[in-house]
Amino acid sequence: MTSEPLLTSDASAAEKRPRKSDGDRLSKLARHKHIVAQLTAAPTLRASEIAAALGVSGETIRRDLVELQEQKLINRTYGGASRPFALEPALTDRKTLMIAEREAIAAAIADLVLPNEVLMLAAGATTFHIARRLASRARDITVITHDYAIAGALAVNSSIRVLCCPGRYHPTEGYVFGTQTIANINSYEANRAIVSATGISARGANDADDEAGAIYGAMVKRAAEAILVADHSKFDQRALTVFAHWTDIDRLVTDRQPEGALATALREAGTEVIIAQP
Amino acid sequence: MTSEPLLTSDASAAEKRPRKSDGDRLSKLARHKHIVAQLTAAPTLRASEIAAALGVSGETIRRDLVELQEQKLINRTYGGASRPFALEPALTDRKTLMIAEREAIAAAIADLVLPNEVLMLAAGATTFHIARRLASRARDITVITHDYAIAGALAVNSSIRVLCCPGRYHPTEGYVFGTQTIANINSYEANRAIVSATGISARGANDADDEAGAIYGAMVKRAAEAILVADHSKFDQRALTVFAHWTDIDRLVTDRQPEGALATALREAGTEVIIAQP
DNA sequence: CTAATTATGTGGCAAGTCCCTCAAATGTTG
DNA sequence: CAACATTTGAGGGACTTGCCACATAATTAG
Repeated sequence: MTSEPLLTSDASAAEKRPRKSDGDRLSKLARHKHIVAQLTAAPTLRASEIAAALGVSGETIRRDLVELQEQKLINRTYGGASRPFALEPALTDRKTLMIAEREAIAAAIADLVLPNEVLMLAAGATTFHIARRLASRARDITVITHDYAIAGALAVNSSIRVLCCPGRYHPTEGYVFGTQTIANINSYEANRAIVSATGISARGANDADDEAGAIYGAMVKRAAEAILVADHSKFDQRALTVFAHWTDIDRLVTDRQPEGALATALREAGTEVIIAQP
Repeated sequence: MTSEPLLTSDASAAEKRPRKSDGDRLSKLARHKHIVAQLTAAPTLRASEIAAALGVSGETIRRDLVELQEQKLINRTYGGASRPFALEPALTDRKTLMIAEREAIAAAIADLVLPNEVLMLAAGATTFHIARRLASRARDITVITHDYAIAGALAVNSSIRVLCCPGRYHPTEGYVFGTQTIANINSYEANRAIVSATGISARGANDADDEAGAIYGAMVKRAAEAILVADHSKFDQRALTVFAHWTDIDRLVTDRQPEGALATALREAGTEVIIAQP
């Protein structure tokens, strides 16, 4: 058992004489990384707070902020820093690419959902748009998700019950994953699962992250109806792990008619293709 | 097929029009809209610049910012405003009150934590500060939490493993709660639980939310050592549910010496009191 | 119409921030 | 070891911000 309070001693005792054995002090690079990282969790920071947290002087932090601003890694404010556009929580590509297509897909999905349904909604760029759309349209539904951005987006509608999965938190993606997540998903029954993918091919839907793929696969198997959303940029893309074959997918919602082997595979598996017009 | 849009909560219908021939200056509402609109284009604004641009005094803009912040339409910074952060509910309140006290408490907690420990960290204003502090100080620890702001703050440190609890997502507070959350907490063993409270009194620690209290109580019972954090504004406050008695709490970390019945109860229960100096 | 309420500006004061310079500590190189 | 560059902290002065009390203008209510 540990019982060494060491109570105050934070920034008062060993401050005057920094010695080389003071392992607590961070290097400049470490401070910079820390500041940038903190900005993914908080919208703004104050220089004085950073200085207190890192145990360095405000002047040092201010100099750090100048450098970070020159590198466009932060946005300076009077008294601190704020997040630059680029570092919005993992929404970088989501906001810039295929917005119209994804919005159209999201609208089509929202039309499918009926009151009192139970949905599983996986992490992803398009599914985040779906969550926003559902938040403004849907009523009295239950959504099971492992993505916290989606949970937050849905929660603005108080008639939506949002159930979050347990698991290990993925720092850059903002969702949980792992065996606990899978087990939790398997404990539910849902009307529909809505999942995205890194790519879709004749073999089925694939993802670049095996942990994410495992979650998508579990959702697909667990729901009465499995819906895959993918804009046309995903056509014939192949990534690490194939998490579902077309026979497991009931509907594909996309923005353009598939062709070639992909179209053949969809037809043979009996997957309904819904084209959402932007 | 259900087409029930009807729920567009965009709230731009009612345009209040004060019967006045406003030819010279903008109304308060117009200023507010201007500020919010500007924030969609720029990440941050400075109050002094807004004041100059709109031809009003800085004090007026500052009052505007206070109102807009209360409506969660902006995020205040020192000297101005930044874009609102929908994913992090109620973060603004946490940053404004008792900062020095909470930072001191957070620093004291960070000194207690050793590498390779397993912590349970509950939702709360002070515990959020603790998470930020741990993210910059701690190494190789595992943290179990039900609060997503805390998860995000911790995740910036890649040596911290963050495990999130399942449960129902609380829209305004940003944490999960419910029977799933409790069951998940009970499935772990932890070295320490760090919980906050709405208030502390001679009877013990209480919370205004019974669901949150149930989680705090479960964490306290589950960990080898239970630590309660509470600044002095919590002294002798009483709220809905008492979730832990002092005999269950091993340490109280606060910023001021308790007095009267509270001090007596702490002494009789053998709870160690750690005073963190701001 | 007058009175009450609200909105806005002004001035003062404490605190915070910025930027500059200088000095000490640290790291690097020959 | 010595010389040099880099990093950091401290101090001071100028400026900015936040907050308060109070006065004034504008709007609403009676």
